[in-house]
Amino acid sequence: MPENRVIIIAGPTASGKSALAIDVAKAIDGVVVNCDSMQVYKGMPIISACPTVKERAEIPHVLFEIYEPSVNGNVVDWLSQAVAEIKKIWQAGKIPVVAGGTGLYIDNLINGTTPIPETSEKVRQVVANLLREKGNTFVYRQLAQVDEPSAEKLSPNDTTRVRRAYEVWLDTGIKLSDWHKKPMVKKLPEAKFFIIKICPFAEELDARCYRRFDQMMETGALEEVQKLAALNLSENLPAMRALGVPELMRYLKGDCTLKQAVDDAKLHTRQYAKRQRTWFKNKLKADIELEHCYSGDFSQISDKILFFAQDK
RNA sequence: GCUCGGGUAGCUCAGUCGGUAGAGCAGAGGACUGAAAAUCCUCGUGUCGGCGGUUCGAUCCCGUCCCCGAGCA
Repeated sequence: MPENRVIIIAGPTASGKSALAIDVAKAIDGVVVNCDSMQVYKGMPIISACPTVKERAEIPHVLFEIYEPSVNGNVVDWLSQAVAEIKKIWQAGKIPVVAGGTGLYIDNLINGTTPIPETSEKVRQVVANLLREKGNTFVYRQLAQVDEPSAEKLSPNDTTRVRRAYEVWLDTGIKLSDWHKKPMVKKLPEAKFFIIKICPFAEELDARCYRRFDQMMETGALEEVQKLAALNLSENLPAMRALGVPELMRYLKGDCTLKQAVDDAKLHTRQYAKRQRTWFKNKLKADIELEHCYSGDFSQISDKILFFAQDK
């Protein structure tokens, strides 16, 4: 078995990635590697739609539930762990099956990252305070003075990116826009990727999103969110912003009815799926594109996958 | 039955001292290089409840009718 193969399974939420990943892994002696920015957190397997314990017992799964929900995960940390896992899987003579809906993570795995050093906690605090006390427009103007090209590309309202760009300037003394001119560094230059993309139509996917959220509720999503709420974590933490968490927390606090919370969560899931569809449609070229959600029909793609896995 | 509110975009509502109207949400599309299930950008003609009247001109004023809500009987 060639030791440089990576299979990637990408697609919007609820499109059947996890099930497909398991079927692929079974067929080629693979290990499922999580590529979802929420399934990395502990304590929320239901609401984040992690593979079940039973599924994980059947086939090896890695990088699921690896962080405490109090932690701020990020692409770079995920990437370094993913790279380490992939190398281990190769060494064991198996093939990694990277499955998940976080486009940015997949993009960084395939195309590499710009080698910007990690910004210091101090600088991040400074910018956070600035944002809080003086507002986003102020920080945007500061950014425009030191890194015009970045500012030009961004909306002053895009606080996430304005903050990042300003942090990088403060910390490294080099403009983010200049960093981006440097070549990307691939963490797995030897890897050969085989990309399977699920791109279902909105109507089909929406129905699955709604049904899946109902199933989450039936299998204990509310209790899970209640436990998360008891941790009293900042609502700005990624885990606390996972789809369904803020909505159900509002209900638990008595701010809305359960139906309202569920309807909101379903709506937000659907909107998220739309953003994913846009990303995958426009940014990810695939070897196989499935037009419908995956529901167990592995035979139609098994030949290509087996060929990729065994090809020298 | 009477009185008072209200009937404006798919929803919640602004507004027009009379010159045919605009926000939020929803919806559609898009962006995305260290929070990405995040964050952001673009897109708004609808018999302004029906019918009459006044007026050069009414969604706005007047009359009437129909609906919804509150109160009084």
